[in-house]
Amino acid sequence: MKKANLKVYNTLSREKEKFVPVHPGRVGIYVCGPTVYYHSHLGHAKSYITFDVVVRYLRWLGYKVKYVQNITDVGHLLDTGEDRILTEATKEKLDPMEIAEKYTRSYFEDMDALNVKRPNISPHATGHIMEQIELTKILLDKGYAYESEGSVYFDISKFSNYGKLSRRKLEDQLPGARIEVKSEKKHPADFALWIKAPKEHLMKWKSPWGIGYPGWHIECSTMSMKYLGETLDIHGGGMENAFPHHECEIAQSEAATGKQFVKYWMHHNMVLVNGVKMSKSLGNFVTIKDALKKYSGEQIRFFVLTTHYRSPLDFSDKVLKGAGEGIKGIHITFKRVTELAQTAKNGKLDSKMNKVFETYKQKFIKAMDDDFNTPVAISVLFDFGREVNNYLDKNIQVSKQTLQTIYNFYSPFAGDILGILPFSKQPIIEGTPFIEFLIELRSKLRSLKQWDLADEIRLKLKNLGIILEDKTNKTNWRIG
RNA sequence: GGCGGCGUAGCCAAGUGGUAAGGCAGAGGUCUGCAAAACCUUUAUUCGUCGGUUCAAUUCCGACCGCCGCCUCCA
Repeated sequence: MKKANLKVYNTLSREKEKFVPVHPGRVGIYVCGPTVYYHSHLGHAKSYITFDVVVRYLRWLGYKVKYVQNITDVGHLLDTGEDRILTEATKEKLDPMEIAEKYTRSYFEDMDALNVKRPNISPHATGHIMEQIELTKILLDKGYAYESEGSVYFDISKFSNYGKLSRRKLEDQLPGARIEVKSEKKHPADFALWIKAPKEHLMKWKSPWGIGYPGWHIECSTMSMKYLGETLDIHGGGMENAFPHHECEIAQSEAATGKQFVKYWMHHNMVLVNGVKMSKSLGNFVTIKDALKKYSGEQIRFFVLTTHYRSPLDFSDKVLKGAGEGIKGIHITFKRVTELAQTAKNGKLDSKMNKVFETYKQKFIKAMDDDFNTPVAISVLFDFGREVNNYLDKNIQVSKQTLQTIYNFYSPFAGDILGILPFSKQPIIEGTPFIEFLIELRSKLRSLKQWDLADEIRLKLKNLGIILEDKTNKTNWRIG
């Protein structure tokens, strides 16, 4: 266990707090997962990359982390009154569960492409209907809920702490600001724990209150507490979910257990596209799969991490291109180090380089300790890279030990924690022998000072996406 | 109407009560046959606007302007 100086911004207190988990050395974290009714979009990318780095850093610090992220495969209502999964099922002429399965796979595919590590547990809402019914029963027994026309609602008036996360007062809200209030509720803000299913509803289950399906908020309370205990260390999600979703989770959970539900609430900001909210109706909805057609996984991941998680992220071609140039610089330096290491000889570790290593290591940790400040952590990577290049430019014979030390910076920090070292499957260049033949030929032309022909070869290769770099004794090539 | 986030160079983006990290783009230079890569130099007297507190504010307070989110579901 490393010395922990981590501070986490807690939405509950609106302050950065020292991170102290409930059980020493162990962290239980729950993050709101996707509703699997369509391909994931850039908003999901920001969310899951954010918490992926949180988990990776906690693990690097030495915590044993249990990361739980739900898969919402029970559809919830659209403003049209339709259910998202059902709508898509009808459109694609598939069973709702086929839709859920299809997009669950799509989701994991996308996360893999972005180097997001899988959660330890990905519980499905439909697999925990019994538990959700049980929790609803407990709330009814304790008097926090009431049944009305086949549905069960949480009685907000019984839970005095309602609003403590979002700091909203019920009387300030505009009931029915955007949707008509159901008359079967005692108070407009009462929310459903169990909903009576209309006849045509496809996803429905038996319950003590008749045929129906669970309310939106109850699955998170149920599954998080089932796998992480009654008090979670961290609960993460998007800011747009702080109210009402997270507020309702707190109400349900704390009413049922009498204990604090979550110690640290973490909320990330939104994704914009060219400064505008991303939405299907505006036609600027970008799926991760679409983005991956234009940009590498590394590039997207790097781009997400160059902005702090609590700041909005504005996606545009211009900025993605810039991010691509930035990550390229880091990769080239890293490659330079690993290539040199292959032929380097044993020797002493250069104390100067070791000092550089220590200095930047401390800076990196300091940045991450400050509420996971990845933009600063990345800037440390750039500063370190400059030191490394400078050093490598000035020293011809660098020992294996020194190069190993440099590697020991990149590997845990850029690699294990930020996850931005090269990870995509590199395309297999079938023409490698031909490329190398051309380079050999070009070298001969160069030794004969036949610059025009040599340059023509270089230009043609460049047009094919192969960049040549002439070094003192040899020519290196890479995919540009 | 209420709750919350944001506004820093051409673009992206950190940050702090004591005088503005880093990246991309641009300019100049070193290296190179020329490139590429790398390195060096350079690019905000200024941090939405107007007031206030202070010896000192971009950083604290107040007002205002603008953008975004939430008060149905949405990462």
